[in-house]
Amino acid sequence: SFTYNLVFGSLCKIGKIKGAKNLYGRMTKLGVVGNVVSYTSFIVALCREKNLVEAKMVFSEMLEKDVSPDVVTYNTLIHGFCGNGQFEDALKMVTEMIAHGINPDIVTYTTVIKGLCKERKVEEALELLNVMNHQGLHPDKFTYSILFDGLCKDGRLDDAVRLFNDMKGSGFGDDIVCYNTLIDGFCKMGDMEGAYRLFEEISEKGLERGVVTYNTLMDGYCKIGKSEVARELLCDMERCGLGPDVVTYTTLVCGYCKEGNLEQAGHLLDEMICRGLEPDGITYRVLADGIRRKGVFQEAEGLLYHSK
RNA sequence: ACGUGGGUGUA
Repeated sequence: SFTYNLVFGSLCKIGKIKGAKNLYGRMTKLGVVGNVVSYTSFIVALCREKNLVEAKMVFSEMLEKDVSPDVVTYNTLIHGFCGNGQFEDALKMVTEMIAHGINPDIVTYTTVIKGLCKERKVEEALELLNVMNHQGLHPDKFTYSILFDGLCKDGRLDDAVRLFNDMKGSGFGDDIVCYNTLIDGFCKMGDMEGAYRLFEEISEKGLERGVVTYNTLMDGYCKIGKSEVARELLCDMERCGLGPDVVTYTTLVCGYCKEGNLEQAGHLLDEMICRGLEPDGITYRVLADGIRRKGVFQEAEGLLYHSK
């Protein structure tokens, strides 16, 4: 049984959902009962596939077998429902966990806050922040980054910055994801000065910029027609020992396409392939779109052929 | 022993 749980958990974790389902069936037949952890891992895997129906079934089965779900199990389902646009079901799970005497923790609150942001109910998300504070549960870097993102995407960059100052005051404020989120907020507003200020602040704080940091800033420059500046940032990131990824190149390709510079776009596509980076569907869509806009269909064949 | 939440590219 110990071994079953271990193997089962591993299968779920590495996304071998088919194998996990298989083993689950065999375990059921043999009467081997999983523990909370393996059940939860299974539910995580199902939620990742957006298979909330089966996730909920497995949840019911664990109840039938008297394996009590814990806060992690509930959080997993709540997250799954939120990510699948089933916010109401997520809330039902919250009610249910409370009814079973399991207290929502910081992850529960943060997950629901994210769900609310996704529903464009940022104001309610902020209210929930208040509620959790009242419960003595204090927001962490996850909670903050989610709220920054929600506020920025709702056009409330100023409020995000205010909240960032609160965060700094409470001793956090040194999280790279929070910086990236806010940099994106500034970029999306076209405020590259603000974005760059935060970009510099990262180093001042002794934090390390990541690939996402660069990608975000680069996209900001591309969006205002300064792809050349973005390209210089690519050199900069490499000097810092950061390897560009598909997103980096797609961002640049997109920038040049928007400027109508298909030559540079094509050159960057070559470059990324030469470096062993695989263009994905988005890369090709960006290119196809850029080419279509220019009306050079012959080039499409050339570029696509070349990239094979 | 093992399981849950955050950021970047395409209209």
